[in-house]
This record gives sequence, structure tokens and C-alpha cells, in this order.
Amino acid sequence: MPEAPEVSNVLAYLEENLKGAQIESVKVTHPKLAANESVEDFERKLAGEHFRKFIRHGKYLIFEMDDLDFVAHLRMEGKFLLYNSLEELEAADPIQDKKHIHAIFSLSDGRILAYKDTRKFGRMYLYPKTEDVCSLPVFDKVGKDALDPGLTAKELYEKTRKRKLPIKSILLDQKVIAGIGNIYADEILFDAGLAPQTPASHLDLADWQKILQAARSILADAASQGGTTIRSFSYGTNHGGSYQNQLKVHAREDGLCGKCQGELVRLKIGGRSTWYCPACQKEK
DNA sequence: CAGTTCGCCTGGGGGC
DNA sequence: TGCCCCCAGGCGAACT
Repeated sequence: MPEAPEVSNVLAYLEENLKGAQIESVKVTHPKLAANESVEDFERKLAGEHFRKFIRHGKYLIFEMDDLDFVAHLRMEGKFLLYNSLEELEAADPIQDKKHIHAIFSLSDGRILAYKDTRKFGRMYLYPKTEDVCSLPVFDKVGKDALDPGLTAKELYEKTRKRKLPIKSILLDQKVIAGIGNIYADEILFDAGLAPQTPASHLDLADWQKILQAARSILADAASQGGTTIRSFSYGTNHGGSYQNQLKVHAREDGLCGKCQGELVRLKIGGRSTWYCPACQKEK
């Protein structure tokens, strides 16, 4: 469930280790992974390409190659794993995990970049290289990134003033604001002091200013702490974040608000598990 | 157009 | 021990 902070960390790890590396060959074993073309074309197009630039947009990773924009979305459990050799990959992974590796990128220097995804939800897209990656078709339904300095509270307010869905659902709508998932949506609303079930249309400009400010500070904090590691999120080999220790409401085991120690409420909003503190968060 | 439901996937956990 | 069922969840497609 990598959200913007986790994607940032994955990208930083890959940039550190892959920048300038060349792909020699690709083998994809889960056809749906190549989302906008055949496996054959996907494998063929990437062969010989170098990793040049690493960009995040929302929860998407964008690798600018020589002639291609290579876009990946990890969805729930996608992971990029880097090995020094094929032998190391064979040795490192328990047999039961091997079946979850759906793509192997063999690099010209002998290293192996493996893509592992237990639930097979992740997707990868290839496009001819373009000036503005945000204009790629895959981003048609993705709005401005939460950390885009050009995003304003005013435009969020105007865009959502007639939306009746709970604000929690609106924060998960990537077309409205990109990069926020279930964990940070709860934390952002806690920080903004707003109850998650509040209809978006009940919010005023000041509420959106609080939300945007909260989003920026929480996402940046979380990213600087390596992201949140709950359940299986990790990247690289031994990496994991520590922001799970800072969570004020989301999935807290003690069931108590991280600020006032009051009882948290758990409910479903738009089918998603949601936690909030009725003492700290107001319904409007 | 806004909102709802379903399907995609699999491992893990609870009930029996 | 083993089987069944539910759950987690981002997102797109197909509805109302």
C-alpha cells in the first residue's frame, strides 16, 4: 500500500542504485503487468535502455529511459528488489516467494532487478518519451500531486464544493489530489481536526487550507522517516520506514488517540477501514 | 456527471 | 489439522 512517502523512498533507493544502469533483457511472467501493450513488446522495448531520471507523480514511479517513459504503480504489494547476480536472487528468496516474482530485469552489469507482487495488482506502462510526463495517458485520471507547490487550497475547495462523498473518500480520489492512500488520509484528517465522514460539500476554504497544510507536513515527515511499515511494505532488502510509530489514529493497536488518549472510533467509509478520534475531530 | 458495485488477487486469521 | 469464508485494499470497468 505504498502511498506518496513510500513511493518517494522506493524511488530514492532505486535512483541511488540504478541511475545510469542499462537493461540488457527483460522477462515478464505475469501478462497483466504490462498494462498498455503485449509482454513481447514490453520486453523488446526496454532492452538496451538506460535508467536516466526518477520521478514520482502521486503513487506512480516514473523512470525516464533513453527513448521511453517507463511508468510503474505498485498498488498494494509491489516491490522492486535488487540483486547482485541471478545466483544471489536464487539463493536469497525462499522457494515459496519465487512464484510472486513477475518480472526480471537483467542489467548489463550483471545485476538483477526483480519485481515481486504477491497480489499481482501492480501495473507497468511504456510510452515514447515525452516532454511533460504528467500529460501521459495513464495520468488522465490523476490530478496534481499533494506535494506539488502549485496546488492550492482554493482549487481543492472549488473542485469539491458540490461533492457529497465523505471527505475521507475525496482524499482517496486521485483525480482530486494525488498520492494519498488509506493510512495518510486518516492521519491528515486527524491533523486537520475534521471527522472523516463529513461530506466534502460541508467544508469551507479554511478547512481545505488545514487539510492541504496537514497533507504536506504529514507526507513530508513520513517520507523523511522512510515511510510507514505496516503489514508487508518494504523496499530494497532490509529497508523499512518508521512512521508507523507516529500514527495518531490509523490502525493503532491500543485503540487510543495518539494525542488525547481518548477511545478511537473505527468505521467503514467507502469500503475502507477508517479510524478517527471523536474528541479531536469535528463533524461538520 | 456523481456515486455505487464489482472484479481483480492472495495470504492470513477466525470459526468449527 | 484442515477446510471454508471473510478481509485487506487501489483502481478501472460497468453499471444506476
